[in-house]
Amino acid sequence: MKLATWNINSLKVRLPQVLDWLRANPVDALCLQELKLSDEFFPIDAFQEIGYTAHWAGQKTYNGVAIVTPAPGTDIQKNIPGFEDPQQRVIAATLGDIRVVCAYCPNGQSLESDKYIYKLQWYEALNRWLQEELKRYPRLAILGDYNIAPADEDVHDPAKWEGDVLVSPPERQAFQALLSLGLSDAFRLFPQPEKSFSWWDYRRFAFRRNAGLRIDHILLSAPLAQACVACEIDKAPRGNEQPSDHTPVIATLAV
DNA sequence: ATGGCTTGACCATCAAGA
Repeated sequence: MKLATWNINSLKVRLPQVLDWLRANPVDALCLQELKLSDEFFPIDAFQEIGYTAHWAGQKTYNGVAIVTPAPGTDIQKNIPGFEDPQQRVIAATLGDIRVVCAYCPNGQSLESDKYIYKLQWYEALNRWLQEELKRYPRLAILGDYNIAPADEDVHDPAKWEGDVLVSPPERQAFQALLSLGLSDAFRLFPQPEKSFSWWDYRRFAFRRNAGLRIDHILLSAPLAQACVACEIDKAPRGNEQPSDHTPVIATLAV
């Protein structure tokens, strides 16, 4: 089984690239973030033409998430239960006996911003919900854009980023609190090349300089972590014409 | 020290991303 996540920064612009990628990389679930379109514009027909279906929670202009999968899931959940939020950042579906959660975690903007408060509150709500969800679904994967680089090795220039949003200690604690629920960072289950990143700024030739961050992650509950045989970042789409600033992360499970 | 792209909204700049 293969699970993948990709922040595509506008599904309208990136649809051809997503379809190409799926043809080259068949997966059991592709979690997409930053659709940037309302529900009625989700291109379900295009996915069906290549043998997939999807569940989505769209929003005009901002946010929006989807799970693209060969067969429909069950128990579709949009948003974090009990956390009122007009921003569409979460969708979950059960595929077989595996609970798949797709998340677009808030960016936070800066440590002084109200959006930073929102980010930390959002993470608290996510944590509370996942605690319950793990009781119901021991086999759980949560994939997405976390907007947190968990450690200095996930940052191209830790000194330059120190104390900034995406790497600040409270954010890293929020990430660690998810791991404390019994989840594992699939990427770190295996030896990995140094300076592995999943996002590079569009500006200043950041991709060419490999000036990136690893902020897109796949977290696995214990039974799935034990079954995980590989986790890779696919840098290829970042070299496309009109690329997303993020690139896919893929986990392979022996289930 | 600042902003450096890209997208969407809407047609001229601006918010937001990270």
